[in-house]
Amino acid sequence: MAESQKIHHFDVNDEVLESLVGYNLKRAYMIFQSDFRATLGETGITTRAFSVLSLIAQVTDITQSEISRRLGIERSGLVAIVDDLQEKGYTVRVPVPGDRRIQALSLTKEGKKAYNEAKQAIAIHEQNLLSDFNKKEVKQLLSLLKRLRKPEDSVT
Amino acid sequence: MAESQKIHHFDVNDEVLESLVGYNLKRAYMIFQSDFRATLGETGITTRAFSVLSLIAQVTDITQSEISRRLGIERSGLVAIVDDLQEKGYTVRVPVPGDRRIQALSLTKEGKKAYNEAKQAIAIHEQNLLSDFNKKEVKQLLSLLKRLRKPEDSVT
DNA sequence: TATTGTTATACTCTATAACTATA
DNA sequence: TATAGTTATAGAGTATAACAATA
Repeated sequence: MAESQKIHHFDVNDEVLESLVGYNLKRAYMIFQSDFRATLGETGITTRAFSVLSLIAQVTDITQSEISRRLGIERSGLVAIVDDLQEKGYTVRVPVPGDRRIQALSLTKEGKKAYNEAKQAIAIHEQNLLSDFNKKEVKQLLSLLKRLRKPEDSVT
Repeated sequence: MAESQKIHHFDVNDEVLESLVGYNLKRAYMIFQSDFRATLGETGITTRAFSVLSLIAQVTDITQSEISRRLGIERSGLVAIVDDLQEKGYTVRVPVPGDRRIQALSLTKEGKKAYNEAKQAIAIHEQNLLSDFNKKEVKQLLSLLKRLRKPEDSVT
């Protein structure tokens, strides 16, 4: 039994699954996701929390609804993320004069620090996972992945 | 407020996130995942169930542990999937003479039919999502995604 | 009427540890 | 000791519907 396992190589796998973009996207995504957790797990920053943190860092005074649209996360799901970031002291909700429904999100000093540290850790994590890729290949991969998104974005 | 939303285009988004392979993998994966659900949702076949079904179809008498290794799914998580497939009448667990720990999985007639139908539906779903890609580009994308997996596979 | 933020709920997927029976 | 299947549990992430306040 143990013998037969060692005989099986990567290329012996199910050809149907291996030919599906969806399946290969998932496998690749899982590797990045688990390595991301191993990298930022101790900080308590999840993938979603980082993406929200990053968006607030780039677009000051952004609202939750706007984040929801840009990241493709439901508004309802955002509440817990922002609550958590606020508990950690990384972000604050500031009332906006003129529209009392919304609150502008911005980073605290600690939030900026945490974001920059996370950003650096992620850069290293991506470098590790992409060590076999040259710059051109990474660019190509990013380009192809973005094109997969385009149809959906244009619908919005 | 509504004005400012319409002004924002794809390329105005967070450059930090957009430059990350992990983030772009996730966004692309989510599109495939949700379209997959819309396609196979009524049948009750999830992405994971299909991958298990497919593996059993290719490798007759495969065990749960072997599926676990090949698909990168935990053994514990497999139990519920196989239980569900069995409830639907798609698969059966057959005792293996010589090793009473394991049970070989195989498809029933209904399982084969369900698998083939699902396979066709998925082919259309992939064609739709990849309508802007030519054959060479799909091949390139698959190749890049598989290379992202390779380091992990070789460790095993 | 539409939008913002929110609550509640359920479901999928994942991760971990531990157990049993077998080898 | 190691492996196969299993149970239990917890945590992310997602999806949906509904609500109050505000526009």
